[in-house]
Formats: sequence, C-alpha cells, structure tokens
Amino acid sequence: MTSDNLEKRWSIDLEKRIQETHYSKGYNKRYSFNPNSKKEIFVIDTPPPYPSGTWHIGAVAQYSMIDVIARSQRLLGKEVKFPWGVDRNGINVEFTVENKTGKKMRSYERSEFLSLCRDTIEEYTKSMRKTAKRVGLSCDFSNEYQTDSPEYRAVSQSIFVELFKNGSIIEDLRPNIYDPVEKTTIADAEVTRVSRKTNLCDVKWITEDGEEVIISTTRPELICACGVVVVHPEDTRYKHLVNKHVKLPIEVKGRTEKVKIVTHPSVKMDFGTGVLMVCSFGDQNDVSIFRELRIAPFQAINLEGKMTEISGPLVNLSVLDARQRAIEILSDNGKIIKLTEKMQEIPVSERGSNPVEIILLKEWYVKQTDVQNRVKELSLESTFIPERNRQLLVDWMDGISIDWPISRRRWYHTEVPIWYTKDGNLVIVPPIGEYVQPWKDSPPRNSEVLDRATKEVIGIFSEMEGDLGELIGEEKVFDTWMDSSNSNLFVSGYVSDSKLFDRSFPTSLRPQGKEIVRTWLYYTLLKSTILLDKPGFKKIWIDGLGMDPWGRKMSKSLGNGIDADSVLECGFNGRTGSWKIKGPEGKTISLRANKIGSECFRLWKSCEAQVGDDFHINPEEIETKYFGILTKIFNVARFANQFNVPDELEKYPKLANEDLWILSEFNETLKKVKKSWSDIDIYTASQAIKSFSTGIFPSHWLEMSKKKLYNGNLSSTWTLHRIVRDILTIFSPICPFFTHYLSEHIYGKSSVDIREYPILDIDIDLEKYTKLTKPILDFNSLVWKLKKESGISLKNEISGISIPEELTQMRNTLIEMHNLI
RNA sequence: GGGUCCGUGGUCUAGGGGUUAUGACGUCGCUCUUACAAAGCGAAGAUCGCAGGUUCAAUUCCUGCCGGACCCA
Repeated sequence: MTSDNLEKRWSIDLEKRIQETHYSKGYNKRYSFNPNSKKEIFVIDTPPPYPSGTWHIGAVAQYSMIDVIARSQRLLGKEVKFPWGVDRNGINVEFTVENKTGKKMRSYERSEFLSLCRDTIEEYTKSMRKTAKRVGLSCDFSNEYQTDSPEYRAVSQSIFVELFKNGSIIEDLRPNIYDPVEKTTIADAEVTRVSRKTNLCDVKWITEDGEEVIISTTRPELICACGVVVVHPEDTRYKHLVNKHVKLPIEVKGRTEKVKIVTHPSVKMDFGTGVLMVCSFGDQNDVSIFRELRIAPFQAINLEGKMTEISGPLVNLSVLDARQRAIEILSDNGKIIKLTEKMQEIPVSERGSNPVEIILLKEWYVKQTDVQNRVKELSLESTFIPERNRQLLVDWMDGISIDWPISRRRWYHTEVPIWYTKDGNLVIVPPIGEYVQPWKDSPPRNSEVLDRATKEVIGIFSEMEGDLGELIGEEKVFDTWMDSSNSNLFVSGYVSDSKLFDRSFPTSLRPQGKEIVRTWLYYTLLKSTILLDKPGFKKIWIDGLGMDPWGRKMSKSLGNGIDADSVLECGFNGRTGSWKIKGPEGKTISLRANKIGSECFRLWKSCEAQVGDDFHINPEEIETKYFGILTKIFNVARFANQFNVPDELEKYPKLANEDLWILSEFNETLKKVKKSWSDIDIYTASQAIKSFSTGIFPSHWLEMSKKKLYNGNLSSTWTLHRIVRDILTIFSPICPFFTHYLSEHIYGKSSVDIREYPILDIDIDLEKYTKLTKPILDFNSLVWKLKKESGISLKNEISGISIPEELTQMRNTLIEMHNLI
C-alpha cells in the first residue's frame, strides 16, 4: 500500500490543510462519546474557558496537554468523554459591554443588558472555538455546553435548591467583602492586593481621664465606626489605660462617643504607636475582633460606597473624599500629630481592581467552615499529579475561616432561584431541572413552597398560589464559581443522565492550572462533599503556569504577553512570526521564528516541562528545538515509504539479529510510553518517543539496515514498517495531524483512529538483545570517529577495525554498513 | 511576614546517596554518505547557587544564607 505522493517536508501549510479536512468530515464519528460503551469510561472535566477576546498562550498550551491526555486515553482503549464547555457567566462580559457602550449596567433595563452581554460573549465564543480547533483539541465540539445556557443554569439552580433544603446553604446578615464601584459582594478568593501610597495619620485621642493617646491609622474616615480600641496585652506602655474609655476624636451622629480600651494579642506593638482602633470594618482582623468580643458593628459605608449618617460631618461623601475631609477636620482641631506617606498593600477586587470595603449585607452562603475536615478527608482519595501540588489545596483549606458568600448583586449570572412571600415567612423554589428568572417571572406551577426558617416543604405552588399573596422574586445572582464548580457534575450526567452518572462519578480527571486551586478545584470538591459526600475526582492533574521567556508571569502591564494565534499561525502561507517583548530592566527584545504551528507547539509543551512546573514560552526556542524533530521523524517515515509495506504486519517473519535488537529496544520504548500514558505523565512519554525515534532507530539501526532494505530483505522491511507504524501510533496523542497524515498515506489507516495500544507480540526473548545496545552504539561511534579523524568519507572503505566479540552475530551487517575491509 | 516550587556547561533542561552527571539549543570542525543541509557525524564546554551538617560516600538528604518565581497574609 505504498504511495509516492507524500509531501517532501512537513510545513504549516500542510498542517492547516490536514486540520481543515479533519474538522469537516467524520470528525464526530472519530471523537464523540458513547455513554453506552462497554469500555472503561474516562470523563475529563475540561476547564470551561472564559471567552474574553484573546486566549492566553499559556492556557492554550495547557489545553493542548489536556488533549494529549484525552487522545492517549483513547489509545489505551478507554471511552473518553472530552467535553468542550465555555464559561460565559460573570462580571467580565458585563464590563466589556459597559466599556463598549460607555454606559454602566444599572443604567440599562435588565433584559436589554442581558441580551447585549449574550451577543458580545457569543462573538468571543466563536473565536475561542476557532483557536481550540487550531491547536488540535479533540473535544466533542458538537455537544458544546455553555454555563449560561438554560440547561446548565438549571443544574446550578437545582443544586442550590438541594443544598438549601439540606441546610448547607443559608442566608445571613454578615460582614462581606464588597466592591462599591461594581456594587456587588465578592468572595475572599476574588480579592487581590495592589501597592498604593497612603497617608498614615497619627491621631490624638483623649481618654476619660484627659490623657492623650496617639493612634495610627490609614482609615481616619472610619473613626465613626470604631467599636473598641486595642493594645497588646504585654505592652507595658499602655497597661494603665486598659478598660478605660476614650473619646472619638471626630464628631459622630447617633452613637456613643466613647469606646473602651481593651487588650488583644493580634496587635503589633511596633506598628505605629502600638494602639489600634478597631472599626466595622477596616479589614478582616477587625471583623474577627468584633466577632470575638461580640461588639455590635456600625454601618459606616453604604451600598453606594458613601458614608452613612453615623459619620456626622462626613455623611454622603465617598470613602476617599471622606478620608480627605476627616484629615482636614482633625487637623483643624489640632488632632493630627503626624502624617506619613507610606506604601501599603490594599485589597482590591480581582475583576474590577477597585478597593474593596467590608460591610454588613444580607447574602446567601454555602456553609464551609464546618465541613473542612470532611473535604480534606475525601480529597485524600484523589490522586494528585504531581503529588506535591496537593499542598496548594491543603494550604488554602487551612486558611478558610468564613463561609462562602455565593450571592452577587450583578446581572449576567445564574439567578438565585427563589421567591419570598411578602411577610417573609415562606419561600418558593423551582422543581429540579427547571431554569428560572425570579426577577422577572413567577414560579413554575410545580414549584415547592417551603417554610423559610425550617425549610419544611409545605405544599405545591399551583395549589397554594391563591393564598400566598404577592411574591417577591430574588434579584441577586450567583457567584460564577457557584456555576463552574458544577462542571464535573454536569459533564458526568448529574440531573441529566443518572445511568451515566453512576458509572462515571467520581469524575475520572480534573485537569487545571495551579492558579485556580483555591477557587475552581476547592469549590468543586466542597460541592461533591456537601451534595454527595464523595470525592469529586479520581485524578487531579495540576499544571504550572506559562511564563514569559525570563520566567515572569505574562501580563498586560508588563507588556510581555504572546498571542496564541501568532504562534499557531507562524509559518502559514510563508508568513514568519516576530514578537517584541518587554524583557527585564525595561529592555524590549525581538524574537522571530519562521514556522511553528500547532504540532510543533504541542511537541514543545510535551517535552519541555514536567507537569506542575512553570514553563517559559519563547517562540524562537520552540522552533529551533522542536521543529527539527518533526522534520526528522517525517524523513524517517518518508524513507520507510519507499519500501513496500509487507502484507502481514501483525505476524513477524524470521528476524535477523540486528532486527531483533532494535525490536527489543522498541519494545522497551513501547512499554515505557504505555506506562507513562497510563500515569498521565506526558513528559516521560514524549521524551521516550523522541529519543527512540530521532536517536538509535534512525542513526544506528537504519544505517545498519539500509543495504538490506534496498535489497528487499523481508526481515528488515518488516521491522522498519512495524516500528514506523507503531511510532506514529504512540506519537499521535502529541502530534495528531502530523501522524495522521503519514500513517494514512503509508499504512492506509490513521494513527488517531487506533483504540488499542500496540504491543509487540514476538515469541522471542527480546530482553537479552537490549544488552547489545551499548556495544553497538560504541562500535558505530568508534568507526565514525576513526573515519573522521582519517579524513575519509563515511562511505569509504576502512581497514584494521575488528568487530567486538559480542557483536559477531551481526558481523556481516556491520561490515557492510561501515564498508570495513 | 508565611507557604510552595526552583537555582545543574553560554542558554534551556533530565536525573538523583556511590566508579568518567541526561538531553536539547548555541559554539567549533568536517560532510550533500541513493530519508533528511528546515540535515548528518564528530568535538569542546559543568568544582550540579553559597556555607555548614549527616554519612565510609552528597550534586542528590538536613540546616542556614543568597537569588528567582508563584500563592497567601
């Protein structure tokens, strides 16, 4: 089945051509999932990417590795479900629409804004899908799921209802982290820190005895919310003040003007004067002191981010203006002792970069503090790859001290599915599997009516409707992690396919980056604990981050980002790639490459770093180090292509010693790669394939066997084709299009369609031949070196070299190979 | 301030208590040898960050320090 129409060399144009046909005809047959298959089911909880215009190259690299996993599991004979999902809920698209139209969300009518969001996210979704295919993902694209679809949202809402009924979800008035610009609550995990200059004010307070106390603060506007003043219990400077009262240095309204001085171990004696005012709420420490001392908090900041009544002269000012005004007032009254400019790390919202405040709000919570031990216990049943990254999860869980607030005051998210009666005593929740929008719709007829406090089911909505009076639909929505933490349940068939769910849960694999361990992974594990009391996954694969060529995180502000498409398309239609990247010390560095493409990119990522390690992305290096490997393997296949493929490749003919030798080496490679694919160890698999197929196989065996091959020797032809065919097969998870092209041309069957890992079924003790490897390599190198030193060409005769004793069994082959006389 | 990871030839990287430390890129030299110059062959190049400790033996284990990255407070 030899054909001579192989291209002369691998190119990006060829790659694109193969891809286009690959994704057009027969794609679904090739990669779709059969839930009724008898094979072992392997469900991958693909991270649903958030479409935002450009897809980060580090993420694309990671997805290509998830694809390598999916393809290698298929090759091992498993029924793989590799879903393609898109996470479309969230504040990002709201921001995009706001920026595009120059109008804030709340100036729109709610439905109108939602439809603008939907249109925008749809555009981005398309371009993301295109990149996903360009990098070769073998996902089930025809069953794409979107987290903003009614089906997905219905699952999120159903899970909410279940958790509400079992008491894991509660509503409460608690201090929450709040973004006053975007007017929404956010979770701990969504807060980041930035460095900013602030004024540290040393303010003079007067005790009831008339003694001066200096308190340092960066938040003088919060004096009105001060509940207590604290000093360290061992601070001898202030022992005499403990339990005395001190007067607030600025006018307040509607509250007591004096607060008590108490001791607390959390005070840093060397910060400022060592006296600290505790306000509701300056930071998390304030929250915990208030809770610990059971002090009633004051509401100093409202939902608009403005000062409330109690702030007296500061009322209605924004937080920043109020701070300025407070400093002016204090200073007019001679109460400012000192103002120091200081760099401070302040908490801001991750999505909006706005300084956040802690304020009291009625929100919905998933209770998590009481189940930490169980989550931890169950997570021990999951294998982490690499094991050391388990620590990231453990560390995060150890730091959890408050419940997870899940409600948000935004719009383009899944709605909290609940209605309240006007008296507030009853609530109505929808039936399982139904998507509802309580801010505009009435409950479905078969909704349940529950007692709000006891969660006892009282009746069916349609039967009670007349007695309930006017209903109030919840306007709040879910944190997007509330949706995405259902992804494994959704893809495993929870709610939609209980038969599949029984077979496939815990989900076989969660692949993800280490930067979202504290969110996506943690929340998912929390869900499977409180919902099912089960571990979420069999295996959890946590990869490192893509960094710039100098090992720094890629970011807009550093100007060191690389666009994924520029790498994948580099070399197409003769267009080369060039990148200007800001390096360390502000220098801009130019990188250029002639050809990369998806196959080279995937090969690079497979070979470059062990899972879990951060990896440097340098397009120039990707090309120079890895394109040559493709060329090499391509040429080996082309070489093989000139010899007829034996009719029977499964049954071996009588084999010569050097053929048994290379088969023994290949057998080792096959075994090693199989084990690596089973262990989801991409690095070891790709290194093994690479070193065999670009190393001893062409350099030594091929050179030894050339003359025999040209003479039509069956043993060597069989060996050549058997090895090339199987190399293409085991290499296909890494470079699917490359191997597809070669295998289809040479062997008439694409390596990407093989669902059974190749084994060498040879009834000969191959292992004894592997010990010939070193002598063969040494001998060949010796001859090559001698010829070089004598200045003669490799094809020239050379005399006076004796063949080592252990190689006498392939004496004639060696004599012919090196032209020994 | 805490945690995690990392520091191996000019660059990137593997490994791991034990005789001459893996591979790639780059460099240098030679070669168009009927697959391959988008290549082949050969060569040079490393006291495995620094300082202690454990050990018969450490680059590998431990401690401290220095440097880098990420995460958290």
